[in-house]
Amino acid sequence: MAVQKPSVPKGTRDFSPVEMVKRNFIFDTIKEVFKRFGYLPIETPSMENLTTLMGKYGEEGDKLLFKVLNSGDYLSKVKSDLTKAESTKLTSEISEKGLRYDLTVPFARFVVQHLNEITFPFKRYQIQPVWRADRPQKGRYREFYQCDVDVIGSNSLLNEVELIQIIDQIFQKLNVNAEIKLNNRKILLGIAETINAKDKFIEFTVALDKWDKIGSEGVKNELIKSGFSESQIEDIFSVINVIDQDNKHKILFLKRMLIDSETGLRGIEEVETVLNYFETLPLNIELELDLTLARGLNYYTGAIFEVKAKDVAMGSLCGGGRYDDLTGVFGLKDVSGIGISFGADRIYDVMEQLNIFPNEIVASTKVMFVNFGEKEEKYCLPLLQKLRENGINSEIFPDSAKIKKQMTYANNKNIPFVILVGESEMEKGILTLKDMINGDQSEMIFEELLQKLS
RNA sequence: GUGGUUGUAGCUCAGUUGGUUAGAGCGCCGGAUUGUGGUUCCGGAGGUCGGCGGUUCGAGACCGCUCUUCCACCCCA
Repeated sequence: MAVQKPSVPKGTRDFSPVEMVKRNFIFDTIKEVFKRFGYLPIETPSMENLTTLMGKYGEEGDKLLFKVLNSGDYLSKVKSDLTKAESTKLTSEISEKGLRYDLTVPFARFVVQHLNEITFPFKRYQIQPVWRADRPQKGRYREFYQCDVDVIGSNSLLNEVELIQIIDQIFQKLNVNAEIKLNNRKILLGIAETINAKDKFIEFTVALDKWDKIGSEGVKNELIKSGFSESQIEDIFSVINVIDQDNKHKILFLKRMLIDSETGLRGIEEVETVLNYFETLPLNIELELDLTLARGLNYYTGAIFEVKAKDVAMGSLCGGGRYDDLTGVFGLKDVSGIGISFGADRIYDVMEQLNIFPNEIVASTKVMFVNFGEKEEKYCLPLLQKLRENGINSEIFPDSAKIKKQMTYANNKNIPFVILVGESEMEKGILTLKDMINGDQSEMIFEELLQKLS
């Protein structure tokens, strides 16, 4: 067989040790905050039954699902005429499993399936990869990690408040300058009602969502294409006119505009309640009511969120919202949930671009023993063990290679301290400690070393 | 999925209208310095020019297909 060039599939990546350390820094930070707010972890399989996945993400979403071919002689059970090109029909006959597309739908399935073991409200977090057969671009991968927090079985707006606090804390800890955009699907529904376009709600939200990308003319053209009338468009644009106002003015305006829409008014009230909590709660991150925020996922019914980096052009770093009936399709009615999802890979890309990963995280070893030979090894090993017992990450170079090579190794690995114990040190019962940052070298006994490093 | 774009050493990139043995910087390895890295000096290794096929006396360069990258649309973390 010809030698093949090693490669990974489109949109997937390997992660080097340095990259992993940085990625883990993000995961650990996120996890820490999730736990701080009382969320517990779960995991679900990479694969779900296609029946669980299909139809939850809209028509486009179905196309982006990675489907797993049935095992064995999968063609033998096919009833379709194979001479006809009917991919969609054939797919359902040769594939019954698919890779998960997000963590929210598997979570909904989990909740219904384990109903008897769960106490509500159920607060869970989940950090796992998801797969989408999308065309890759920067910040867009076919395999990427989502970090979800959801609470299901509670209607309280306190959950909305809590998720905003979680977003605030995570981005503060990561030192990423970001802003939260908040909206409410009920408000959007109210607007659609008021302008008599309830039947074109999806078209309306899709067009509106593009506002910051294609501008007013672009949105107008989209709306015309979708069949909106002049007067409807005019009404929609009166909403957009308050785009630069502060949150309070937007709410005032909406209250007047949506006076006849019960749903719309409820949406406004929800938003107002949430924002009011933050009158007295300090928030680091900017929280803006963005009336053009819509989000494509149609299972959202209340609050919707999106987080964007302020210093870097990148898709959203975090998104989510309230869904009133996601468990409905699995047979559990009237259970409301709300959740958000952090895109770890995008957060990584942003932090890498801004070069804001703390330097310390790359150094995992604190001190390295230079290896001088067999006799010295035997002398050092017990000392090494004591360091480790005291929680100090330490290693000894495995070969008695040239000192130069060993020092280079320590230097490249960002190890801040090196210990040299050769014949003369052994005789005197001391160690030579070298500080790799400033090059200083000093002799000391083991107890002093322990004190210095702990 | 539609349209476009990219690929040359481990990394970042040169490479003339198709013409001898494909270059640089950084990194890597070795030496100057046999107990000292990060600075300096000297030397060295490393390439199926993304892959397959074609045109040509001759292809890194031209053509076809394919894979990959990035971009726009779509959608989204």
